[in-house]
Amino acid sequence: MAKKRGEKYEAILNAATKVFAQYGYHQTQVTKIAKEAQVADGTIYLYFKSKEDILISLFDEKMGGLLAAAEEKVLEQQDVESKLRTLIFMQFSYLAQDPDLAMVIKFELRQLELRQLNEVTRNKINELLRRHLHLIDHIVKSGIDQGVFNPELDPFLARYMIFGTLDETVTSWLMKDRKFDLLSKVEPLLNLLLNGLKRAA
Amino acid sequence: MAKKRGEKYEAILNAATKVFAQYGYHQTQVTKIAKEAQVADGTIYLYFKSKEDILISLFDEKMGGLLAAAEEKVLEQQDVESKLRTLIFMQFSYLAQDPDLAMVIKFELRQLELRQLNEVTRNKINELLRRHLHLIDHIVKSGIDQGVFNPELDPFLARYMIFGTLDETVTSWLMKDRKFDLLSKVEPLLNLLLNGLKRAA
DNA sequence: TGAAAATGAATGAATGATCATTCATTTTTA
DNA sequence: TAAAAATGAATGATCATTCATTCATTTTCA
Repeated sequence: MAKKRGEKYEAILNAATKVFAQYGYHQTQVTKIAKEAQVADGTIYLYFKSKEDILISLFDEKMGGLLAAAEEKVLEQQDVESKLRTLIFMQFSYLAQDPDLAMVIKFELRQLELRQLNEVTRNKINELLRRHLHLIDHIVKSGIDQGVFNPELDPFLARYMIFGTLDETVTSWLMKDRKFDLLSKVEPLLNLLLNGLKRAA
Repeated sequence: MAKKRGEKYEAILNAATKVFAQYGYHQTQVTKIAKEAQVADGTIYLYFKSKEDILISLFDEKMGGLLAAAEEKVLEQQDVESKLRTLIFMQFSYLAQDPDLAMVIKFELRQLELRQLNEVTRNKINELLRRHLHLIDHIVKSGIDQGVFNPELDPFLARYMIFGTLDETVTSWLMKDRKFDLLSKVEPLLNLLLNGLKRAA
């Protein structure tokens, strides 16, 4: 739980995103974050309770923003194709703009989910993940309700396919030093996924 | 690079798999592994160079075995459906038998890929991942060559979908304390993926 | 109104906890 | 009995966090 807000709070959070992305959480020393944020080591503790608190605050704020925006946009689409396109597009464009965040989400969020240390952390992380999955599930349900998706589709498998495919695409983009244009994959991926989700030929 | 083999080597490696799965690599102390293996802390260093060496050896040996078997079986199938079914089946059954290994692969392998420290490690991890991806790519190519898959399919997107979907299914199984039967998902997932990969309706 | 006191933010070296690894010693083996 | 294997407390490195101190700003007082 962050202690205090302000200009340095933002500086520290942004610095942490960059340094966590570069070195990973476990190889990141607080002094690295402090240096990147141009504050003293001890200053970090005026704003955050601990190193882990920085990571949690980062997820809370930056993912919270992404999820809120995506929820709004997806829900206001009518047909399921637009919903799915919007989800993919927003996820990709947001992450393409902030590859450091993409990196941290990919490599640290799931770890934190599994290795949660206390109830507050647990609830925060679970809430973020739950919202993401609910959004996907909403799309799957819409697809079935609208008669577009295969009515015999197992919603869980659909979720795994959507989530997993997008996740792996972003991961590959990150691992290949972002050499391909993520946004150019929105439409082809949308088609590929829709193909699988629709009634069988 | 492991120093020495023997009974205690296996005991340590198996103990490490269990403890890494339970606590994660970073929250695992060497003393925990030693206790699980029923050896002294210092004995670990008679067999392995370092804590990280344990993890690398684990991947090398246990994933190496899985990949070798999968490569053999997939390659001996003729039609692309059987190839893909075999890949899914083997991956799921192997991991269902060794959930600890599944856990470590899911949560530590990709970290190691990104945070590789030296050339030997880099080559080992990259080799394992490369083989896995090559197997998937082989299936995709077969599908296209056999006229079953959409000829306009981007092989990379196909790879992301196959890899990502399977990976996410296993992850969800792990996170849900393995409450569902992974093997029962082989056929429905196969159909879902094939649906997406085939020519559009 | 200027000086002194109080306050809060920031600092960074010191501290203490942690833990991978070593190595002197003990035990086992052939 | 000598060599090899195993032991586990000690060691030293690492690093998150603390806290005595400094500094800048605001408030108070004469």
